[in-house]
Amino acid sequence: MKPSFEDLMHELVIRKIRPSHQRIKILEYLMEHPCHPTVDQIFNDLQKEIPTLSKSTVYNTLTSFMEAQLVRVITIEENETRYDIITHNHGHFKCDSCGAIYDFKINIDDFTAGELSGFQIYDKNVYFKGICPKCLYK
Amino acid sequence: MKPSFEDLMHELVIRKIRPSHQRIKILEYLMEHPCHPTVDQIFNDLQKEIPTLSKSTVYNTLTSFMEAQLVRVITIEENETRYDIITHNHGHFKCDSCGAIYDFKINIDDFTAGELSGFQIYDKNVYFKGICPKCLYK
DNA sequence: TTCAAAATTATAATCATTACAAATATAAAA
DNA sequence: TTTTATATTTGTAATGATTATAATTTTGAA
Repeated sequence: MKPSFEDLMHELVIRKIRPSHQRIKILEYLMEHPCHPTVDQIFNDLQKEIPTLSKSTVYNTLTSFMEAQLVRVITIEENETRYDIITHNHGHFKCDSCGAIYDFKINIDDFTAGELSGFQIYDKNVYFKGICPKCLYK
Repeated sequence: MKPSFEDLMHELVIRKIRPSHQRIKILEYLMEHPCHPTVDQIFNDLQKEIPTLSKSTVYNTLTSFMEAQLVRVITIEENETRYDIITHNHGHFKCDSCGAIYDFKINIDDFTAGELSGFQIYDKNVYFKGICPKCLYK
């Protein structure tokens, strides 16, 4: 279940991140674009609304959000860092042909490794690579 | 089961990658250091044996090996690309305190997502983050 | 041995990210 | 409301990993 905008605002307040104009817009953008945008996509799109926006602000804000565990970083491919509003129990599939990233449900908590008893695990990630149906059948 | 050096040489030949001195040394290094080395680690260590070694060669070679599916890239953290001799069915745990990366056995093939029927999957990755026991109890 | 193709090397270029300092905005106190 | 201190934003410069390029060297076949 996707968190509401109010939930996220609440998260910002709880975590003592001041809800500045830029931060709100970036958070809103991430919610409305759960397509794993890159920094450039976020920056280019938001610059239309906020002409004075600086790319530094996008980086700063994403770093704050990451520290607050509001977003996670996906680095399936090097030099292609993408950001994702955190929702639990989903994996990522990257199509090597068209580059699209798909979410899929997966019960990550089922993956417990006996070897890791004694380890404190606070983040589990699963990603697959391959070719998506659109590219396969055309 | 770890592939033997002969197996890997055989892989090179099959895949039409000429077994040059540098390539053999890099392959050997990766086998003897299954600790997910970075490019710098590989370069610095091998430079002692091969003083004329160039970092470009390390990059070129790793790219060839990746295309030949002999190694895989792990990018748990951005700006920290690591290389790993491919062995199936293991995940990676990265300790956020000391930075060490641990392998653990996991039956990745069990992770099938119904949503991905119709997708051609050829690479499955699992990585966890957290704190390792060494850092927890000190 | 000779020759053409491939690999290696050194250097320069690229590009995403980070660092920094000045300008601006914010919130609380007076 | 005005003042003041603090946090945020901005633009620019610096960093650093990776890639591109061209010259040199090595390799393997004829």
